Amino acid sequence: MPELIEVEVYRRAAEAVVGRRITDVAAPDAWYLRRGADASANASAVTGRTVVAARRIGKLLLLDLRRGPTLGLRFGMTGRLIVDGAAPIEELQYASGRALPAWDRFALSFGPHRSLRISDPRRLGGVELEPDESVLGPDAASITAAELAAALDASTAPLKARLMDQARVAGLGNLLTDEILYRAGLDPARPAGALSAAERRRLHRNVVGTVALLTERGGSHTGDLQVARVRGGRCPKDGAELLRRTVGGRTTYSCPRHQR
DNA sequence: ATTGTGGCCTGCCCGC
DNA sequence: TGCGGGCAGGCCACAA
Repeated sequence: MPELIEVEVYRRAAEAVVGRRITDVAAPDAWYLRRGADASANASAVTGRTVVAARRIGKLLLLDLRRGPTLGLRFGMTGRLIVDGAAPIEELQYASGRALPAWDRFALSFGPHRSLRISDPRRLGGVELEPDESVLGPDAASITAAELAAALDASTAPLKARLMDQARVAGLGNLLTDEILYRAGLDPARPAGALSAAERRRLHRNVVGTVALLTERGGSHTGDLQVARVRGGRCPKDGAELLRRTVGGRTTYSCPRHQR
């Protein structure tokens, strides 16, 4: 699913539309527009503007418009970005590689055959005008050790829940978080504030390192733990049967032997 | 304020 | 072969 890594791929693809002028906006699924941005208000605020930047914070893709609002694009779990008819990511985990026209939720046109659109079968994504960027924590790809420590704070919430809380750390989803904790050798259910200084350092190395590694490998689903994330799966590191639990509201796989 | 829970969305896969 | 139930997780509303 789109986590920070996939959204960064989308962002790079979206850079192709920087400098282009929006000639038309299509929101065939009005429900997809969030926070009061109805279709007509959206169209009038956006049409005729030129895209001047494609930015990303966590899983949020931002398109800045000259003398206009910023568009915030979210992809949920099954949202794909398609630029000029080409999808930078063909297939997503938990979604098919198809892109039926009925799944088109939002599109910007820049003249004939030039467009940026979102295909999202499950409709878990959305488009927002002027999203509040201040509610997002530091991006996981570049978070500092001090920022991570502040995100964990003295919280009694499960470590995994804190890492996935976008207000604390932006960009981590279920698969990435499981992989990070697997590599760091930390139990997802540990109280976030109970880590030793050495464990916090290890976690920080693995947050930044895992994001970089899986980016290089090609996606959130390319982690070492991924193949074993099935019922009855065994730890690729030491062969122990993996624990399957709900932690932080999400299905969580972890190794009872080396994740402590 | 913090933490936990349930619901939304819908394609896909499994078992009958 | 068709059908129904369960499952996936990002995000949000709401409860305690």
